[in-house]
Amino acid sequence: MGLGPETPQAPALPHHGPARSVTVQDVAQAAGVAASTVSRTFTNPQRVNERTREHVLAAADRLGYRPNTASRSASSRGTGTLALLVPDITNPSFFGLIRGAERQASAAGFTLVLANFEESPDLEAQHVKRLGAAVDGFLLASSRLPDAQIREISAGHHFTLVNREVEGVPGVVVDNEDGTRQIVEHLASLGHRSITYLAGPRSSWMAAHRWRALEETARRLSVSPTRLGPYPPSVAGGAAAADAAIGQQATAIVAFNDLLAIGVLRRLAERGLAVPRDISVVGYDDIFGADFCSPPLTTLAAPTQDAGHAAVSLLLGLLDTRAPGPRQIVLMPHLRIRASSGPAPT
Amino acid sequence: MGLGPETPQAPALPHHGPARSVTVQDVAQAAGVAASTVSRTFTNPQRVNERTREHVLAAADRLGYRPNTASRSASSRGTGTLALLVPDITNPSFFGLIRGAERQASAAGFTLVLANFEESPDLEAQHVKRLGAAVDGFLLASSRLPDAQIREISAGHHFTLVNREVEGVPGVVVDNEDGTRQIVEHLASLGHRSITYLAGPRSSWMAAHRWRALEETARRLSVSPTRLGPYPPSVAGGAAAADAAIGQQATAIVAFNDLLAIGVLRRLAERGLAVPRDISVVGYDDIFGADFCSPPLTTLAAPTQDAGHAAVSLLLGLLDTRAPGPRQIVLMPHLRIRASSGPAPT
DNA sequence: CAAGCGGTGGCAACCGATTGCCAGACGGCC
DNA sequence: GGCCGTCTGGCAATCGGTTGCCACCGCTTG
Repeated sequence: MGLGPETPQAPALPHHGPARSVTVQDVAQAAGVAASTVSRTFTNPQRVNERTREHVLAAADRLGYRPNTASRSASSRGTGTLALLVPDITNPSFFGLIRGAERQASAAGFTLVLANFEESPDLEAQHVKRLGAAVDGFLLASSRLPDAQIREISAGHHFTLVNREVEGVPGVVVDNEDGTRQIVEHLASLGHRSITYLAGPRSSWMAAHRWRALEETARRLSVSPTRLGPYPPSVAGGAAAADAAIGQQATAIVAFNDLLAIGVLRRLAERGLAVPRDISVVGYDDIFGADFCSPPLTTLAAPTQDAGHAAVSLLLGLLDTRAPGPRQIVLMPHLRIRASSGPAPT
Repeated sequence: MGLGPETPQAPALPHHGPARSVTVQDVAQAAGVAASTVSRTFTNPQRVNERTREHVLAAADRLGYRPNTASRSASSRGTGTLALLVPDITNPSFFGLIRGAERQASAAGFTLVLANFEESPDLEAQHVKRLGAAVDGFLLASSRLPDAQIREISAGHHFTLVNREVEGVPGVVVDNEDGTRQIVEHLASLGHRSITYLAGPRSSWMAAHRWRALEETARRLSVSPTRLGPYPPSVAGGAAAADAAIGQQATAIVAFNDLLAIGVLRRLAERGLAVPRDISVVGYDDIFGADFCSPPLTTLAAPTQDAGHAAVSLLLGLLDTRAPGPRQIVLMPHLRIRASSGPAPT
């Protein structure tokens, strides 16, 4: 990363040093007041005299005091914060989910924070561990964790899954089987006799599901399915995927998601193939950009905003009482037909 | 929001509700042992007899006990967490920043969380307040807060600004003056004698800066600048903006950002205007999608990933010592010329 | 039979804050 | 001067768990 010389080095700082951290007590002593006064200075400033407050703040600053959240939420109840973990925050397919979750969280008086685990199960687990103390509950979207580990986490934290089903854990999913059926029927009715599927990450539960559903529906409609991949679910991953599909003389491509599909479109254009005349392309998610790439992409749209909404509701329900309401919610997708899919070449 | 009937209602829950959760005490009582035994059952299983342990686990299970992570880590110091606040998480122009910040945070052993304030100063302030307790420091990107409030916050928290300059507060900015100069020179050299600027949000510091720089450079090069707006910095906002620009018989449009520019491109196409033959369009940020919209967008690209990297480094420096290293970092942008800008119509 | 010993589980003191309640100070008013 | 109300800050309880220390138990050993 070509950084200019003016960029400071990351200080190699062990933030769990043995040095005992500064507590309200320390500040109180330094300022010559009681611990409760220090506490109030931060949480309820108008409750303490301005002169005292300034004095306390000065002492706190001098000592480098910072309140310890964990203990804070020990005495008050909860932090009023929920965390939404996503594999890739820059993947527009999560935007709807994020927005829906945010709205609902905010409506209930909670703050939603997001964390990114870059498709890495390890990072995902680490985030849960790190944030566990700071938030009241988790939303895990497209988790890359194995079932066993999810159950394990479920013992220690409140959380809800999105795009993933695990027995006994509340979650919201989109009906991929049905959506895939819509895609395959669409292509079949356009005369395509074979479909090339470009697979997503191996650890993705959804990726596996989509392929299984596609294979099944295709066979039922006498269309022959082929699977290529896995490919990284990104625009960049599309180039190699497109080349592989061309090598197979594919007439219809179904990409694991829209990012990959857009990457494929670009590569096909580079290689001089016309879409949809020579080849049809369909994606999943209906992301930002799917309607203004060229040609606009046929893709499976899911009510992701509703999913976010529902997932937060579920989570809040968990937090509130132990009444086990409806635990698994299934939402229905629908195919948005645009210009990237057309009749099979003759 | 058309939610299916299977979606649970948001529990109207005051998250300080009376719903006391199950504690070790409860479990202990149910199992007929002491609280400490319950605690040990979970944290140090081999320390308790197997029969007792099973007994306790059964009781815990029956009551639905889940250990409270917050109090558990009451003794841990610092949260090892940084928060990055952005006005709109779905705006791809922040992706580079997010990625850069994440990398650097992770390299230093910190977890980065993101929060969205939807262009709202109130929400931004509220987030700072709510999260203030849960994180070790803040990165404020494109803050919508007035200078005074930023200074105020700076007294209570460690933080770094991005895309914003406030005296005495560390920050990372892109040189908008220089970037704008590049845009204007580009258009001027293509023969454009007037430039229509589509303004961004009024509360945006950057929006104001960009306009000022554009106005200044334009006059210097004898190009006449016009300003329209403000418009919401989104694709949807582009339609009205485009219509207004057409009304002005503009030949060159500079949009506050790429989202707006893409919206403008779409509207121009709808209205039958050819880009760049009839009209040129330039944006800012070089976001995801700017290279595959049609036509591909000429836009000002900034080293946003470096910005994220630098901002986190700055923040970590703040956390570590009070040694005031370099506090303000300026990064240089460069114009990425694509197909949306061309010679002025004759 | 007494001393020794490992294995269990309880008591109570924390962890680092928050908060209800109360007492002293201060000023205004009759 | 006495009474009263408002501010302000301290005491101590509390949040939910963890953990050091000790008592007790049943058994082996000398």
